[in-house]
Amino acid sequence: MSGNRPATSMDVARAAGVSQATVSYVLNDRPGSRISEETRARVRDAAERLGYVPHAGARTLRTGSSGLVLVALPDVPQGSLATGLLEELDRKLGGRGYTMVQYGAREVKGVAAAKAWAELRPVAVLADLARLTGAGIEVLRAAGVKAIIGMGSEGIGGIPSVLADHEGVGALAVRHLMERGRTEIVAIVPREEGIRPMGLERLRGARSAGVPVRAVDLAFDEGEAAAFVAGLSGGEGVFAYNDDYAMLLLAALHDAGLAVPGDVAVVGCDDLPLARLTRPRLTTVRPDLSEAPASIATLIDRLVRGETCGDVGIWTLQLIGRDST
Amino acid sequence: MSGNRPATSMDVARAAGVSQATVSYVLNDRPGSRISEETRARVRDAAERLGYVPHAGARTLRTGSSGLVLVALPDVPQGSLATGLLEELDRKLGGRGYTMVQYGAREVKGVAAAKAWAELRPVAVLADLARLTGAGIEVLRAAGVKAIIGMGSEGIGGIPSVLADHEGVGALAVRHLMERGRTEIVAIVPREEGIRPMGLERLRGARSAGVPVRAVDLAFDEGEAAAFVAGLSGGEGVFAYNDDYAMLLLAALHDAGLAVPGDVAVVGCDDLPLARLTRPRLTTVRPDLSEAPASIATLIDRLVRGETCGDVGIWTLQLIGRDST
DNA sequence: TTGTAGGCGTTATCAT
DNA sequence: ATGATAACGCCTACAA
Repeated sequence: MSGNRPATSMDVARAAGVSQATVSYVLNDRPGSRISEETRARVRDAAERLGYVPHAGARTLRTGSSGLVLVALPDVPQGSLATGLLEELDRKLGGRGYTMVQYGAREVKGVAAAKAWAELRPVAVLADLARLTGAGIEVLRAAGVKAIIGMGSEGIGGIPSVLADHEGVGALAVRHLMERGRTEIVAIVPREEGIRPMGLERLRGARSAGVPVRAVDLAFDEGEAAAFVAGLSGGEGVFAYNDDYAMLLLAALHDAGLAVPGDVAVVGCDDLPLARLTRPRLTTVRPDLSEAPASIATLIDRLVRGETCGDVGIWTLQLIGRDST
Repeated sequence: MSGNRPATSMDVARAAGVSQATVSYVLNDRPGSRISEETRARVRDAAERLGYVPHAGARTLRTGSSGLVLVALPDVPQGSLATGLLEELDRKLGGRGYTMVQYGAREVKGVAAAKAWAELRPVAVLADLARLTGAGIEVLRAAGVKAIIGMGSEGIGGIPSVLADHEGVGALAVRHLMERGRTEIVAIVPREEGIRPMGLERLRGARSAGVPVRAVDLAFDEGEAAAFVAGLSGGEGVFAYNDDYAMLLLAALHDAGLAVPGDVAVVGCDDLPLARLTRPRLTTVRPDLSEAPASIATLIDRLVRGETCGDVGIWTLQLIGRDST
């Protein structure tokens, strides 16, 4: 019962006593309902009994198209936000007949990664912009990938992108600090490789608000945070890049005996569930990703159909004022 | 330059002025190096120029085996721990010639999910045990999947599993609380659907330590936490299921004016970076997953080769004593 | 040293 | 209403 090779549609045909073509007709129920209900039942029954499952590779070969959507996102953050987005995107794509699959980060970027993806002949590739190069895109194009989409914050020429407005985060946070009467603004820029670019964009946004902003590089480390806090004179408003860094600062401020928001105001970003547990409660910029899955699914669908599309935003931002400012 | 269909090995052959078989020989460099270095160069050059990438589906069809390893994990937790594990597993599998791919949670479980996975004719499936049913396993078997592996905490008959020792977590936490002189022990059981089963196992482990343990159902909600804390008489030792719940309790205890560990001791699990930032610092059970990727890769490899294997543990546990106990 | 040919599982066209 | 048959892209035993 186990060592056999997988059942083919030919096996099903034999078991049902019909031709193999009939099996194909029944199982994909082709429009022309020229097959008797009784035959259909026999075929379906045989398929069930044999545990027949169509061979995606063979179908791809024959039809010229795998319904595969390849998602190659960075391994770095993967917060619950991104996880939820992907889950919903998967659902949406499934509803439209696609199969979404996530490809790991082994082949880091560029042409090597593109070749690995291209082997699967996906109909769409959704990749972190940092992993796409011009040459890589060319490889995907040549492999017949209809929809090549970048994800990140700065679009790249030639392909539509799903963009996160990191500058908006910085701008919103700083504007809020100003409204709360802070004039001395500090923006944290994380030193971690994977997220530093976003930190720089949030910084740029912070500086667009019209007041001088002091940028501070910081690793996610209690020692560094303590040193940073020790240099504070009091009265500053700090945009901490995200909730994680904000929590790091909150702890350091607590240890140093500085009051929040009395001495220092802190704003994070992400509205993490854990960040609501800080005392004082953390003010944060909440990215609303609820529209993203539908937008992305539609974008993919359009591109696969050969239409041309522009970039699409991934979130809308909202400042959640709590006690830390 | 763009509307064409993907280049085939036949195209490469024509461009290089050789037969299609020669292309195949060169690109896979077959042992018998019976092809002149000059021809090889011509072939490789042509392949490069045309942007040729082999068609995984066609190769699978011909060779009878895709090197695909399908990972179908729950969408629920996906902490940085699991993310890191998968990344490393991907690397390990890549080194052995497999292609690892993560399949979303759309088809929730059972036969439907198994059929969706089986279409891709993976050589191995690594799935959350909650998503595998006997019938589903049968479908995968019938589709020729060589390695069917469950991930979870309680093995299921017939397939090897990668097991997490949740009982060990509970036992270790409670033993620590006892050592710290706590006699009244409370174990939190999360009410969230996806993680509740693990909560129950950790509870069972907690009860194996030989002292009475009061179980408390709790949603991840500040209101519920406050109500729970209000009912505490002081002196309890609480095993909070994980660091998230521990942080929830820490906040509630703080709000209620109870001292930690003076009035109540708290132990979490996971050793989250964010949980190190609480004041007092959180005592936690740290799961060490560093050996897991290698173990799993080896397990897959063995099964694919037809050897039979038993279960494998996913982690070793260590209690990290900090200030909350 | 290189070319020829067959077949993997599907779908779809064309006869019957 | 159903059954042959060809083709998709690739690998490989065998022939030249």
